[in-house]
Amino acid sequence: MRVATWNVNSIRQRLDHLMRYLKEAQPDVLCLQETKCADEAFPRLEAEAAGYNVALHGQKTFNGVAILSKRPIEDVTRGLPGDTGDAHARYIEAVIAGDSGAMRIASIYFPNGNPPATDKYPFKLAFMDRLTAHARSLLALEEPLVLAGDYNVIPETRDVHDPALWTQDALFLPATRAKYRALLNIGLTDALRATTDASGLYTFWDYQAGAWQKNNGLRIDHMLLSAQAADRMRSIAIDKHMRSLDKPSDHVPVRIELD
DNA sequence: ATGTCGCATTCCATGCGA
Repeated sequence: MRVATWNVNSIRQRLDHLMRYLKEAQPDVLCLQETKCADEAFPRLEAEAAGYNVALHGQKTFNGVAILSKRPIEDVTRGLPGDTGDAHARYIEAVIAGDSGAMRIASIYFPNGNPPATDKYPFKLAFMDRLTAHARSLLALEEPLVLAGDYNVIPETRDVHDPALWTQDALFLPATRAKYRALLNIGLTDALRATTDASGLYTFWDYQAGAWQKNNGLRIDHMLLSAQAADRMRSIAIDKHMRSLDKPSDHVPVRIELD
């Protein structure tokens, strides 16, 4: 089973790239973030014509997450539990049937949190706490679980080109990194770090200031795995070439293979 | 280099979020 995650920065602007990616990477499941459209505006027919079932949790203008799957999608949960006042479309979870049993997969778009001196930053930290609490309950199920998405978290200095430039940023502040570690420490595996200690493996390059040309990137798109999923993971790839296309997303897909 | 996108409205210019 092949599972990928990709922040597309508007699904309508990225439809050609989406179709290309489905064809060339052939993911069984693709988690999307920042679709930036209401569900009725999502290109559902195009995804279905490519052989995918579609589960959506979108909203107009901002945010928006989705799960595309070649296999049937069951038991969809929309919205992250723990705050009835949170109207952001940032979380969708579903159970995907597989040859080796079912797998639970979530597509998550974490708050950016900048600027840190505003209420955006405590909202981000609270979102991370809510995800940790929810992930605890999911781990108790002892199932293969993949929490995939744009975490808006740079975990360590090796995950950013120039760490000194990011010390005051909500993606890299000590409290942000501590929450990410706390999430891992309930019993999740960072899929990329299960396979390599290398620095300079990035998933995002800003549109501004020639970040792509200078390889001034960040690793902020992550796949966190339960033990049952980690046991089945065989490889991981970052599909970096998607950033070099015309009119790219500022993020590239991350893709894992599981038995 | 104040450097780019995408969305929406205030609608061909501006504000917001990233």
